[in-house]
Amino acid sequence: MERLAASFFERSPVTCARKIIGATFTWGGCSGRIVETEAYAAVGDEACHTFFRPGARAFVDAHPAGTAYVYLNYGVHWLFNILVKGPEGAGFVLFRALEPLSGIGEMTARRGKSKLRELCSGPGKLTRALGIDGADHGRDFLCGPDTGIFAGNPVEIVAGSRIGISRAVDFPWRFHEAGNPHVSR
DNA sequence: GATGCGATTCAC
DNA sequence: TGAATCGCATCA
Repeated sequence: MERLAASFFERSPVTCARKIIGATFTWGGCSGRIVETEAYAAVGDEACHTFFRPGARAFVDAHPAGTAYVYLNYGVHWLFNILVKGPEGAGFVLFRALEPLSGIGEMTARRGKSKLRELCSGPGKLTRALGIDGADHGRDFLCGPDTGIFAGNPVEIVAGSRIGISRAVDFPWRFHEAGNPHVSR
């Protein structure tokens, strides 16, 4: 499989979020197909952290495309994004669901669930399954012996409204693979 | 310093 | 349907 380089993330967040569906995410001995994502734009998107958090804007300025943006929400769940940055603008791609491929044993142990469909079918679930937390904030997730994102075959993609947000609700910036049972509810 | 809120999940 | 529970921003 072909490893995605930083240049893949030097496009608009929406383009990246759509095109990364079907790719394989590898991390710490576990891997999964990316089946659901959302795009957040650093400018003009009221749902993006950069809109109301100076710290998020500073993060965008300080890091290159492909850097992990990990944060805790509701004081409970870590959410995993990849920084997108290029001539068309900056933003984030939120990973919302994976189809587990390898490291299933580790994932089931960390999740405390045995059903494949319950391991990574949500943004908080997949970070728990993969063992991603605040320590990984600011990391480079594209390069590494045990880390990377690898291109997959083209798949049929469905676009819809983003989930769980209160602003810019109508942006059709959530993408998922048509018919895949591993997407979030 | 205190308060309010959020890109969620799971149990009651 | 509500509780869990933390970081950040805002205000005093």
